[in-house]
Amino acid sequence: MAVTIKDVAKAAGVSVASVSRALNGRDNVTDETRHRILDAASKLRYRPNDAARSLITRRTRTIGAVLPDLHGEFFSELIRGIDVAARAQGLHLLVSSSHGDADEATAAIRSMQGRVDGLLVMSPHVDASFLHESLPEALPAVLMNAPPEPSRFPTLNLDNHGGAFAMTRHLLARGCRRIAMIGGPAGNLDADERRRGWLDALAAASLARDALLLDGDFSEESGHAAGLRIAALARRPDAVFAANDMMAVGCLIALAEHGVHVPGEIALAGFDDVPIARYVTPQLTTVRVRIADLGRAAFNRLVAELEAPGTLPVRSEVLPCEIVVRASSGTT
Amino acid sequence: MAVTIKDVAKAAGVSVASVSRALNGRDNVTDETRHRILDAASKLRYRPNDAARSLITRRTRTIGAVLPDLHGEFFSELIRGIDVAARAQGLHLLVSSSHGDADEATAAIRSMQGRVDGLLVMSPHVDASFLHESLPEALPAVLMNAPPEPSRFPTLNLDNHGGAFAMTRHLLARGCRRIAMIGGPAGNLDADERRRGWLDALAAASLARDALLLDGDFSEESGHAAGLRIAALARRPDAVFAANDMMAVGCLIALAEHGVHVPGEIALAGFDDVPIARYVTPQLTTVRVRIADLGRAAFNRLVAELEAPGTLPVRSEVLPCEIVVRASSGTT
DNA sequence: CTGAAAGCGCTTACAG
DNA sequence: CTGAAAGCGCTTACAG
Repeated sequence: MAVTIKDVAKAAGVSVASVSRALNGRDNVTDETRHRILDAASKLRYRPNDAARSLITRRTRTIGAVLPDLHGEFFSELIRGIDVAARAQGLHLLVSSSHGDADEATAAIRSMQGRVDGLLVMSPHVDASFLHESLPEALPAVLMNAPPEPSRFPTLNLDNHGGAFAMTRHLLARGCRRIAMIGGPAGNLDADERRRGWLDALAAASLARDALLLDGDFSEESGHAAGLRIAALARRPDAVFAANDMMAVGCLIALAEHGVHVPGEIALAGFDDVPIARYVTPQLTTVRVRIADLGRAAFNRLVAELEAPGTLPVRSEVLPCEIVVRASSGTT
Repeated sequence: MAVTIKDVAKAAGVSVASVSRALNGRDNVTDETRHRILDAASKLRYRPNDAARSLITRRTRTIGAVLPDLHGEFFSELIRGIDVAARAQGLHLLVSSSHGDADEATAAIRSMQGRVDGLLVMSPHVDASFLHESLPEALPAVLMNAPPEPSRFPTLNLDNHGGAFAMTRHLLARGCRRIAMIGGPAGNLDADERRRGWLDALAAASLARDALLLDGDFSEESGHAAGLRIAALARRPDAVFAANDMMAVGCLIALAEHGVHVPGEIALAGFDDVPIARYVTPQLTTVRVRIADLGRAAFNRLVAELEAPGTLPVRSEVLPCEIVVRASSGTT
């Protein structure tokens, strides 16, 4: 049915070996032969069969991305970053979500095995040890937002600690002294690091003793709940640093509902710089993370591994964050 | 190196044919043999080679999604919808963006050929005729947001016209008489249909004569520019209907900058119901489109085609929209 | 430089 | 029910 390498060979009056060589740009073909072959191929609209090629080359020219979710600004931006980099290399992108579940992540990894040359895995869980069991020894992989410690894989992380530290310093510089944090979900590395950054900055200012930490899970609702608790406090903090933007937004809404003025009575900051941060009133001070860069950097690290297997040091890289000061921590 | 079907056959003391049969759940294998084979396979951690399997079955168990972009709430939600449906069917998802460019879309389609069993293509351009040239005859495909007219492919569209019509009626019911529209990019089908819905509703109320249409391109900036023009108008409209939410948001900001009160002086509505719509002040009235449903419906249509090639009628379906009334068109 | 042949790892008629 | 064999469409030593 479909046109194969044999048809091209016949049409060009050469062997399939020559067709293969010509099409793959080998130099051991005469220009004249190559020309005749290319001609025949294009005339027949020949497309090499990828499965056959993969079977023999053991390459799929595809990389897989296993992410906790595919939804929301964060992942959307991450996928975009990976896609752009992949296109530039002529590689295909297979995506799958694990819904933050270790079993689903394992299943996704298993099902991608054999279909990809390498894997990009995001797993922001403290206990990511299952990754080392799930990931086949032979499959190159790069981890994102994963514990850098005991890894056979290169790991890329955002500088959560540095970003949170810098943001807390900003709030201190603005004059805040009682800086509460709304934390992220238990067992989430990003959340842990952000909390640590906040606490370290407070400690450096000798303000860590009565630091107020409120529970949260990265959802807007949990931020709203935390905001309600804060509004009800006899002695309120003078600043609230939420471990992500959506919680900051929820908190902002709760405070507004209770007539607590931001930033007049309480300064507010988030983390991520999602688009919504610029649209709430007042606009939200936050930590910007260049998510697409994270995707691109992880992809490039993986490609490097693919091109020179086992030659690069397995190390952990950290991508910087920057604080973005807006009205919610302004001096109004 | 890797363990193949031969190794399993050897370990189980049977032929590779039997292994293949047992693993593929054929019934012409004794329970005892099957058991022995499954045992050996799991003991050896056997994983069938997908390339070899594809080569002979001519199935990849993968579907491709070619979208204008992978970025932003809309596409993120769409990919999520497709991914969830694909997982349920045990199919893999290959993604690629075309950046709204016909050549890139063609390239993406070409490069996916042979790697996927079917294609989901979104191409909201009036001139989508290139699709019919790019898409191989033999490759099942479902189009989204594409002209339903002269298509050999099933097509799924949002009810842009119905949504815009309903929204305009809502604004009329609220008492607005001079309802301007900020239009979308030229040649974009969704934008065209929304404009048509607006105009038809005005015509039905005999208000189409001096209908004011302002240029826009779906970007927030273009909405802002339109807002500035509106603010400067001697005789302002009493309502503005933006062809998407981001333009409505841009317009809202421009009006606020010029002290024009929404909804007091001008009611405002958008289209899409992106998350930001709920966070601006006042919250934005808009048309909700269930994007994940669009992805899921398109996927299911494709799967139906894959399972029973050529038996389903090639028709165009339209997914309903609903209007969501919020403060920006409230009676304040 | 070119071709004949082997082989990648599967599946599936075809015999038995 | 089971196995030997052919074949899917490529690539790559190996000869010449």
